[in-house]
Amino acid sequence: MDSSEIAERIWLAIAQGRLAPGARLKEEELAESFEVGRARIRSVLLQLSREGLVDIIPNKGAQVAAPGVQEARDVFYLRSTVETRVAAQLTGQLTPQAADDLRDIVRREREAIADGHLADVIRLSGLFHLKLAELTGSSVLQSILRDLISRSSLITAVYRDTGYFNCGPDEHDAIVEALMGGNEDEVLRLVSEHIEHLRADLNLTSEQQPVKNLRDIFEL
Amino acid sequence: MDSSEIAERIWLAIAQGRLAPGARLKEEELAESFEVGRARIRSVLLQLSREGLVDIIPNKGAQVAAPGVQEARDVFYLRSTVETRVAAQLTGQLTPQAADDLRDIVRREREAIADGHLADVIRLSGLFHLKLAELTGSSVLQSILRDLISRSSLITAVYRDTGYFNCGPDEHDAIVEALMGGNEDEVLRLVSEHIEHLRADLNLTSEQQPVKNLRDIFEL
DNA sequence: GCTGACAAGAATGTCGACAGTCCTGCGCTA
DNA sequence: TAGCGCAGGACTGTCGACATTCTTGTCAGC
Repeated sequence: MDSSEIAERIWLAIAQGRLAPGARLKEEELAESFEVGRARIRSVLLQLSREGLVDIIPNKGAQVAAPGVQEARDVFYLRSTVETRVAAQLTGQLTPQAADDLRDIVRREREAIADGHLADVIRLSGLFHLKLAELTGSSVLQSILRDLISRSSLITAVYRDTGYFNCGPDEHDAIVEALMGGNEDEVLRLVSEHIEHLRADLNLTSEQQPVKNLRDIFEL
Repeated sequence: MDSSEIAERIWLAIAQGRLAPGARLKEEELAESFEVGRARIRSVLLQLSREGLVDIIPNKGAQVAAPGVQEARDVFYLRSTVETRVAAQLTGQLTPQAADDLRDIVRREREAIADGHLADVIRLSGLFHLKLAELTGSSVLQSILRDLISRSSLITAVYRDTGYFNCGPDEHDAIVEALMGGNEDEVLRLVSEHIEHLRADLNLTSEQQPVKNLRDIFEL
């Protein structure tokens, strides 16, 4: 099995709540589950820790990260500043091809919502934002935003209040059209409001601290 | 040799310009130089890539990152937003112990400047900012800022225009005192100006694209 | 009953070797 | 001579095994 697929499945397990924050991720157990060596698991865990999804404690192992409410607020604050920076650089700079790519992501988002594929919704929403960062060509913005969006996915999975994600695709579409339109003030306003809506959909009033253990979670 | 020491020495080599951007970092060569197995080098390189100091290209290896001028600007823009967030959270919240720790770092900065230890100056300056993030207790802010500061170190090493770092310690001291004073507006102003000064000391007018190769760089 | 040291177990950290992949350069062909 | 294909080499990716470290449970001593 490919490394990226392993990372994907672990991410999925976290996003769907099958792996709760605090759950221990033992290398050997994961290696058995996916029928690969520990080395590959190791690199996957390092990658996930880079994205803030798992915490690695030296000589103690990895566990699913448990973001607190203050961290959740920080993440969305930072996303707002980073993504306005991204949007500012892209305003009026989008090629028709790039715009179509973005619209395609939004279309798939709508499908995922219609089909009730929650994990896909979270992932595609993240992909949209990540694609914007990619289009700037700035590896810094890409790297930082990938980190922030991964954390957002985990936070969304943990603190999600309701099941609706209706504002996502519409606002994404609006952002694409505004970028094409070239009015920077409007773009920045839409982006800020969109991030704010994402944050507002979460229940950040009380800490979530569940702990599950790991076994038979990966149906293989 | 300890993993962190290896990372430290590679960082030092980059910061001092002995390893120029674009230089290839072959695992086996590094493993021989430091007299350790490749596995340890591998994890060190992953860590450095997490901090944006090296780029890892699958099946091709690692090389020292080569930040462009636009990326340099992005880094300082992001630092400004992240660090004002940090400062806002800390205003009036610093314990006397924490303040003393910060002042101690500034003192060591002044020593390093007096002794002409350029790498120490860069590192201690970064440490000051990182310590502030640590004091917030937010792992997100810490993680993002560590990334940004590592990149800043590399950028400073590459784009440094003059040799003077005089504004650093004085402004750091001023920030500590303002944090203790509790006037948030003043704190935010000082932090913004400080980051702006850091950026202004760089020559971000033309790209730097030197390439050196790696051998006999680590005197062992 | 409580504290401390010690030993057993478990999990991570590290190593050496092999497998897989990409690039390079040579040689063949038109 | 220019272009294509192939083989060789170099390097990364992966694996299994061993070393190290941390935790946990037990037991003697007070």
